[in-house]
Amino acid sequence: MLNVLDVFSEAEPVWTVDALGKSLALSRSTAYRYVKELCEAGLLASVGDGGYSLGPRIIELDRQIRQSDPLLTAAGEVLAPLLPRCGEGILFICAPRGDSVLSVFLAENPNRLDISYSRGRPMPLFRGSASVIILAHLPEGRLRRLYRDHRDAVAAAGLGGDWPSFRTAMRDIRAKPYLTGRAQLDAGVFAISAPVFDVDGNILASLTLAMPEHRADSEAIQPLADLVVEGARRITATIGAQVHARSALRVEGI
Amino acid sequence: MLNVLDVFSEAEPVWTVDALGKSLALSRSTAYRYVKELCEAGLLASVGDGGYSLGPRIIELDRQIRQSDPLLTAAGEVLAPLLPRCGEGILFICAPRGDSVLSVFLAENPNRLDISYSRGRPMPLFRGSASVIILAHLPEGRLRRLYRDHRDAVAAAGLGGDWPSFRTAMRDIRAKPYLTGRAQLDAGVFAISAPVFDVDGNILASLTLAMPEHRADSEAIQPLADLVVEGARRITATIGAQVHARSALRVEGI
DNA sequence: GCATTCAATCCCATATTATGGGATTTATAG
DNA sequence: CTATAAATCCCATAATATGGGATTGAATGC
Repeated sequence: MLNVLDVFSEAEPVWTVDALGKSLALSRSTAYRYVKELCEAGLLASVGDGGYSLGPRIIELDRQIRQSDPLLTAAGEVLAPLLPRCGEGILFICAPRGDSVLSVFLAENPNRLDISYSRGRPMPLFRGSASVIILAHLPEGRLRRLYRDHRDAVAAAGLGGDWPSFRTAMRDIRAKPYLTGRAQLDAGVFAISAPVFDVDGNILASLTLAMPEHRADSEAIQPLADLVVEGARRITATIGAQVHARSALRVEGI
Repeated sequence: MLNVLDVFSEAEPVWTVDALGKSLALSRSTAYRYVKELCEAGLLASVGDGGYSLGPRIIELDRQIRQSDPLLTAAGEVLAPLLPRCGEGILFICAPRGDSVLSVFLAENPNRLDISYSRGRPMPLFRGSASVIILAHLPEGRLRRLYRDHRDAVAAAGLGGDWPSFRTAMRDIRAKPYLTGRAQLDAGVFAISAPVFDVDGNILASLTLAMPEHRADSEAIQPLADLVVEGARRITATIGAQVHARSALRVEGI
């Protein structure tokens, strides 16, 4: 039933029940039942004339995430003091989402340069330092499945022509504290990314600083790379502290 | 299975599978199955140490709503030109969501006064002009069910001590083009609200202008009320035009 | 006022899946 | 090596979903 949400896109934000039933190979009564149930949950809403769109519950849940998600609250806390050292650069957090990566947090910076990042925007998994640093730290099994399913995209991104070389490329990236590269969504933008982990040591997200390419001369990069690595490390630590706080509450039966 | 999303709140953003299974009266294997499925859909995500939180798909869907939802795109178009006439007031849109109302859009206004409205914030259905104007325009059957389920809240809000007087109060509100009142979430704030309808004439949302109470003398209100009513009317018309555009495409088989 | 159309709900015979209690697996910590 | 926690798997049994069509309600056009 959750596939219903997948038919909605920026290009097609409004669907009739018949159209989405046809798209998902469902009978009319099943499609009506699913839409009714998703409307009751607030995930869809009627817009009149038999049309439905994504519903207000999504906006409400997104606000809950902004207000209280552990990763985002840690990021807000950690990144605000780092902004003054970033000039017109942008600090943002990306998280894995299925076979792609999503920007989930942007540090507020009134001086920021005007590029395409916005919260919620999906990005390819195999391009861009924000994505590839996450890819590199995925568990071996997940990496293998991604290679199997996307071997052409891996090759096109120059990450390896077969599994052994892809795997080696990923290992080499993991060996370094950060990854640099040109931003994929905008011309003339340079990015530095570092990984953020959960308390179990699994990759949770990446922290990236994006800045104009002309400012990225080799002398300027190192202090900024150190800032990104330190920021990612402190976000990881803040999340870890939250988890330990929750465990302590759990042990006490609260 | 969608009830799983309901256990998450700002107060408790992270849940273990056992805790949410207990909260929802589910067995451990059923709870694990639901969480696994919601993680695969991206609606939940693991945060390590057996904890789960709301997932990145919500952020992605919310961005789709911001970018392309008919109500929000119409609101953005219509409200931007009206802002200069609002001084430090805030223009925002609320939509019904179950038995409450949600702020779904705020017009960007750098001069705005600092009050509590933020996108995604739920509000009571029976208090505040933004909510009550929506309530008044709900279909009779829905109004009757809300009265049955919330008769105490209706009485406490001064909207009527029994069904006939509640119904009359709602009819009287419908007869006027707008509703005014003190904002419920902040002290010293005054609000003017008008209804937004879909193409079938059903209530879709409300448009509200919130401003400092001391600026709301009787001479200043009328032009601002006219602005709000006109803004709501034009949002309704813009949505209607979108629907007609979609119908035309549909007739052509596109 | 009637006929037509569209959106939405209801019905139910039949097919399919969900449930949960427990077993098992995997990883981590002591 | 043992214990624990998180997570997956198994399957007998119970419960629900499906879809094709009937029906309802509202709106539109003549």
